Amino acid sequence: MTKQSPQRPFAGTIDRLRGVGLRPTRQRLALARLLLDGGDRHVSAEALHQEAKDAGFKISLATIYNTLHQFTQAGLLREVVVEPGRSYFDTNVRDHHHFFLPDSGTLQDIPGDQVAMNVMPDAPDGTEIDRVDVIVRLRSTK
Amino acid sequence: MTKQSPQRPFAGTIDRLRGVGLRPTRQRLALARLLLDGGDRHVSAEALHQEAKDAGFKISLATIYNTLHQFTQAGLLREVVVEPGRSYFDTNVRDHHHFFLPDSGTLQDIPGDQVAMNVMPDAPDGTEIDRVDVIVRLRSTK
DNA sequence: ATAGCTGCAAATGCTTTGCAAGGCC
DNA sequence: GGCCTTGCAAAGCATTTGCAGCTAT
Repeated sequence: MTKQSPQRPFAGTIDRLRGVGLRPTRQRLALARLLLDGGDRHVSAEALHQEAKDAGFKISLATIYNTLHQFTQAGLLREVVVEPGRSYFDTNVRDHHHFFLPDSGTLQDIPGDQVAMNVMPDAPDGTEIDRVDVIVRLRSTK
Repeated sequence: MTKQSPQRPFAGTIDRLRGVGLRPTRQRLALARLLLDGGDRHVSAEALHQEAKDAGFKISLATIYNTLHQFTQAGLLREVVVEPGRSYFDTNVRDHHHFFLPDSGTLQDIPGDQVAMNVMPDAPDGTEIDRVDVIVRLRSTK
């Protein structure tokens, strides 16, 4: 539990949103608390929508999408694409990579030090490397 | 140009399809020739459909999708997902990775020896590594 | 002959958009 | 007050599916 000022509930979260230029509206606050307070998570828009409803927040799916993209642009989240038509948002924005388990459609962080590249490619002329995504696709051994 | 027997046009392609357990139908042959005869390519279903039409083949988009997936399952192609709702099929099934240029929505092979992982993660219990996808996202330096 | 394929059109699933109403500074 | 944000429903897009008719073996 993070300590809160009794005068300004969720002051930390509010300041964090302001800090990235987003107005701390009711919906953004709710999602920020669901996403950014806990540990590392991988959520789909649909799952987050469900979770918000379960938590008693009223919020439309369109707003979920808007907010997820705003958070991503602001650097609070990272988008991970694994399958066509299935995209996840990762609350862990540190440098790390992913396991993907097709059976459950689930994503899992790979501890940062467990993948390392010893040769990096040269970016083509006129471009530079924005980021490197590594997805290790697993298969169950049955 | 690959040499063909005058008695069995496209014999090589036909045998290749048979070899992976696919009946060499008119449509599969057409797509196989478009995809597998040339060099390395990254095609979307839509683009391939257009290309087939331009080449004078009649083939429905549904069949393009079916065929691309069948070829992928058979190991003749590899699917690469870069963005939600945008997936490419790569005719290069050798071990290699990709540059992605968001501006043009374009994919480009990274020469195999230009990316190497020196630490591989341990697969979680009950699973093994199927394959590793590395996507180097570029940004233009303007 | 028959199992497998294809084409069409409709259906699906996820995501985006347009716009009127509401909320934050 | 004014601008940003939200919600809803409709639209959009890529992809999949169901099924009747066709085709390779």
